[in-house]
Amino acid sequence: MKSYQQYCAVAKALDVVGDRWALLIVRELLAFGPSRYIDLERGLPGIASNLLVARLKSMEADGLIERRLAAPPIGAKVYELTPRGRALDSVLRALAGWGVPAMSEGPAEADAVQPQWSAVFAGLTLTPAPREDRPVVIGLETGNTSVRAVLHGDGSFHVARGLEGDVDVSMSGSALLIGGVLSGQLSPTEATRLGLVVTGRAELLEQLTAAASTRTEVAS
Amino acid sequence: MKSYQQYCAVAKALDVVGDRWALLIVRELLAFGPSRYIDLERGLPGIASNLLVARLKSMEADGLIERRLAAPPIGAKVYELTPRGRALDSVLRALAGWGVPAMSEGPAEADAVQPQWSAVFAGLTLTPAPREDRPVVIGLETGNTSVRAVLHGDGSFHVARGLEGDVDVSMSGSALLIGGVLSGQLSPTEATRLGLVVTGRAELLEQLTAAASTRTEVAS
DNA sequence: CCGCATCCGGGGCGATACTG
DNA sequence: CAGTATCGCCCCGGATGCGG
Repeated sequence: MKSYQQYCAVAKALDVVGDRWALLIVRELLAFGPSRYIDLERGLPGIASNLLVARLKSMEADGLIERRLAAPPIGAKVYELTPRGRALDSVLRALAGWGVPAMSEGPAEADAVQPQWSAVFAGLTLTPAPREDRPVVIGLETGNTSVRAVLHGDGSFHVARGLEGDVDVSMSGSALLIGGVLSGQLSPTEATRLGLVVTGRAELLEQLTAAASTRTEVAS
Repeated sequence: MKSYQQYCAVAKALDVVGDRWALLIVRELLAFGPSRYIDLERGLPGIASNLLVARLKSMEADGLIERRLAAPPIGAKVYELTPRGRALDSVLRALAGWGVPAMSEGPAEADAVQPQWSAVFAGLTLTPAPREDRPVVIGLETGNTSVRAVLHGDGSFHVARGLEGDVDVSMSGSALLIGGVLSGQLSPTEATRLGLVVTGRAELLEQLTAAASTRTEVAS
């Protein structure tokens, strides 16, 4: 991206991450952690392959990401955020918070829907996790794909593909309902009445989102 | 901007403010409040006039800004943020915070420098203002332009052009030094030793930035 | 001077095809 | 799977023009 050539913190930030797709690549890496090329491509429907490569190269040159080989026996090339790249989570949180009102009417006809995009709210509004001695795992299913969002006690979180392993509670249904619950705008009971299917420790979900809605009120 | 067509809060936000120059226009309007076309143009060196007009139109269509006629006897057309547009301040704060490290080496040869860009730190790190019954006014001078940053007790702030009226304390010198002090990375005394000229109630500046540096430590 | 509108060259972007 | 190559197109940048 051409520099704005302004000695301003906002302009300098946009010089680096103002390019199209750049912040969405960071979104994927923040959610899933180290990712292979194909996984990034799948998480960014609509991106052209040359653009994805170009962004990854410039982001590496800017010190936001690193290419690494995953530990054996995987051995695949993976892209990973540096601490500097991970520091963009505050920017993504702010953008996500601001973008929520634009989602109130549900996905448009042509919109792609992937559950990890709703999972970012888990780190946005649900943290910190309640007093549990192990991380809370929330399963998310929309359409044919499913992920699990893992909330740690310190407020951090990450997302993993599939539903293998222990899942404390899981939600299945439209992205609008799941996103509504995770963003604290819709109570789990209300969402259930509207068609959301909750399995597992439903009371855990109530606790997490109860804290979330008070938070949102305070913030606004 | 072409929509990402992803049902994701971040993508929806970028659909609206992901265009080049868009967030920098918001920066100017957040700093100065309602502004005329020519003032926006001056605060955005490098922007082409057709682009500025195009952005203003699409931002108006998206409900971020409104065109109004300033109160008589001025009567000039001004652009003003709506509440929805003002809500982008959290995004700009996050971007500014992330962009600070990119400014540590001072402005590049070709970089434009305008004091209001350093003033955004006043709202970023200096709030809330200390116990004063009236707003604190800080004068800022870099090169040939000067502004005053007005900090209100509730944490809000705005910037006005010129140095007319009462100024509690003012700083004059390089943008690197002024920005360093306002962002809490440099103490006023240290900056003075490096060439910053402080006039007026210097002790007020000490108080404000002392609070700022503890804040930054907490945040990081 | 202010507030745009119009034109035109260059590059970023999007889609597809292709390859080790 | 992980990219590279190519080719329109449209956005962007810079300039000029023009009514109020």
